Amino acid sequence: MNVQLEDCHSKRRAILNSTLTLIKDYGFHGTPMSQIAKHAHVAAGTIYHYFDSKETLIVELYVETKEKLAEAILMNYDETKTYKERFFQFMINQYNFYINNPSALVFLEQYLNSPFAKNYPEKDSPLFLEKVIPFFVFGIENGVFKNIDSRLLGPTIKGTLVAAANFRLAEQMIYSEEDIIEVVQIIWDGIKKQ
Amino acid sequence: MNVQLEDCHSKRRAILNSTLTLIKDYGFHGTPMSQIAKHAHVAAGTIYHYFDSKETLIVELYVETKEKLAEAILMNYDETKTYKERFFQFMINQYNFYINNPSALVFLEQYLNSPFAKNYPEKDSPLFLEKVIPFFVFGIENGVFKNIDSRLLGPTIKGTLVAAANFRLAEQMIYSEEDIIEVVQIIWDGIKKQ
Amino acid sequence: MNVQLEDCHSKRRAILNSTLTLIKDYGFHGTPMSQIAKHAHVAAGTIYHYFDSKETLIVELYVETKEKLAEAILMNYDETKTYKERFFQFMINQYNFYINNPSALVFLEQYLNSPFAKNYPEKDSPLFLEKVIPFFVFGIENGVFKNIDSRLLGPTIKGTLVAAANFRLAEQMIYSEEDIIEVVQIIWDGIKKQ
Amino acid sequence: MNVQLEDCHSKRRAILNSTLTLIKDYGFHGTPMSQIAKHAHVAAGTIYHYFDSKETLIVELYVETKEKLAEAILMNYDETKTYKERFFQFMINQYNFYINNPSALVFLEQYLNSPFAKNYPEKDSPLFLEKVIPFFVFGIENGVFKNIDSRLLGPTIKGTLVAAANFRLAEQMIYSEEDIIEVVQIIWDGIKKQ
DNA sequence: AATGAATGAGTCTTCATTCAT
DNA sequence: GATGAATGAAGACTCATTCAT
Repeated sequence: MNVQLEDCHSKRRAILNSTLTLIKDYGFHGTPMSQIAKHAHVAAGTIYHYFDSKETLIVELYVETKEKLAEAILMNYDETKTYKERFFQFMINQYNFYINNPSALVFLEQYLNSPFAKNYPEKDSPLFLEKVIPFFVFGIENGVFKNIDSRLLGPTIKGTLVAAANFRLAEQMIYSEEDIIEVVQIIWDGIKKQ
Repeated sequence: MNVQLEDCHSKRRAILNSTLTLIKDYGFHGTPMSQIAKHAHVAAGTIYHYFDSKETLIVELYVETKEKLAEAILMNYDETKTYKERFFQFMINQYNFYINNPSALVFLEQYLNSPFAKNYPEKDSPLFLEKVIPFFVFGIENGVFKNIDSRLLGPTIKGTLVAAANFRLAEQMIYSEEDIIEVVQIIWDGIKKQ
Repeated sequence: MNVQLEDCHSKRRAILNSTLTLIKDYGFHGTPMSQIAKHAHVAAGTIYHYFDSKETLIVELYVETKEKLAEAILMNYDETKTYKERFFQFMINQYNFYINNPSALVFLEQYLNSPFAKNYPEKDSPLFLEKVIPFFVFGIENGVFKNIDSRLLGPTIKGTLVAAANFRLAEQMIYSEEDIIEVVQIIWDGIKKQ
Repeated sequence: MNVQLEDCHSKRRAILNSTLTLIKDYGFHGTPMSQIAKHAHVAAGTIYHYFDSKETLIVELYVETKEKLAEAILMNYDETKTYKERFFQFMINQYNFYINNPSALVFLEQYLNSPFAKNYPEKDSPLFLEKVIPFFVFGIENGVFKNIDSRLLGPTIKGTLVAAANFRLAEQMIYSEEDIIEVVQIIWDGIKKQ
């Protein structure tokens, strides 16, 4: 059954969720395993049934969170739309994901700026690598964007979106769809050819 | 004597420099005080003559590093130049600072994405707050930029520059002045009015 | 099983006993947690499962030791005896407790003359406060003793008994029941009415 | 000159006074040398011109404080008075010393119940050993007191007086001469022959 | 004599991890 | 699978003491 399937690793999920929540507020090293256990309502030892170590837990949390981000970005993907339209859809989806998952936003940023990212460069979301990145590479290779390296393009785009999401979250206000579009327009104006 | 003056807090400086260097590679909690002491060639206890705690050390390191960034950004400031020219100068200076101080770049990003930044929001570089931020605010208020909130503009600009600097550093190549200008152009195109 | 029950917190007891023994010889700050752990045959970290801190450990040790003193004092309590007879019983019991638990004697005195006693005035043995103190208060209020404040009476009585116990322990001799009674007689003669 | 003489070791006195004051509030191990230095307005290193170590400082402070106690006890000594009268004078003097020097009272009690007293049993006030103790020994040997060991008599007397002094200090009230005499009467009644 | 920066051994405490139940 | 008591290595920090000035 589906329920069965979802439930069969419910403790694993609880652990991951608790880790995400706690790291948002206290950071990696401010979040001891004992606290994760308590927050997830499991015994400390139980965490080690699902994860080899705290390091593993965090890296796996990163991969899964990034995967969810990729899924969100790819929502309502419509090949029939123009590249620009699909670009805007990607951006809006990403923005909305951050707004709806602030813990994920904080965690992802923290992770990417920590030694973890350098120590496990190969650990990343398959969906992101296989679907999201290539979309932008396509844009560059086909002359949609200025002729800049794709590895530069990505952070540029992300930097602005993340900044916007953080800002909106800090203000604790709900913004309209147009606000989001305005931000994406800034990005688009910066990178589009000509 | 000049030497005397420079030396007068040489241990404090050595501690700050060692902290910056080690945090770049190992992160906040991967850098024990004992290691900082060893790297700075001082006794562990000596650190506590200059800083109340590890937390204080890191926060003060942030403020001083940011201050240096502000100084670098403001270099060769020329009121007679156009706003756009000064904007480009700011950007190029900031970019060069990152390229010449990769540890600072990594540290600043790590700090801003850590719980520290949230716990000590008032701890920041006076020079940055009084000179750099107002320059951009001026641009917004005088219709140079799109009408976006200054707190959104800053991260947008920084995000792209940081991404570019990180990318160039990772490649371990030396780029020409034109490469830098190209990046700044992307930013400018995105945020300028019209 | 009884053994099971006694064992159920055997480590906690071992820690308390070791603390008492070591403090007797080396004082509070001459007794590091590591030494307590070693003496109790537990890991250093284990102490922190049972006590929040060294301070807590010492305060709880005080309360429990005082409780045992109170239990000892109240042994063979017989309401049908005269007040004077019960007073002598109390005194003899207390004296014997000190003789049989020299560590407790030294520890209690050290504690009461340390900043601990001032910092945690509310931490004390319930049994002592509810049964022992009221017995002496009764004596005062019913004209058995001179009309002195009960808070003055207690220390007076205790001072003499403690001095006697310390003296006997230092001599390392075994004294007869009459010796004890002689000391109690001194106290009684001093405080009884008339 | 006298002033010269008093002044010539003014720093030594300042250190001793500061130590006494701080230990009263924070205990031996709650009083670091650095704090003593600060309170005495001297450099940390200066303490080591006058005392070999912290341990030495405390032991010397004990001897000097006890010496002052002995001087106070012996004030207005009048050989022509009866033994009982001189006994009462001794007691009242001691009591007054405690009331006027609460720091000394706390310090002396703390010291005597610490490992110091056991580690340096030979370190004590000469005046106390040569004048005060013999006075009480005389009383025992000449049948004034009950036939108890002098080493038991001393603590008995002291215990009551100290308790009374502590009690009065805690109440922060000023008591009349008669109150003091009442306490001494309790002691006297307890130990006098018959 | 006096200073106070510097030292580093030693302390309390935390926390990732293990393992018997 | 699940538990949580127990572990002990490692960390932040303190503080008595020294010594160049």
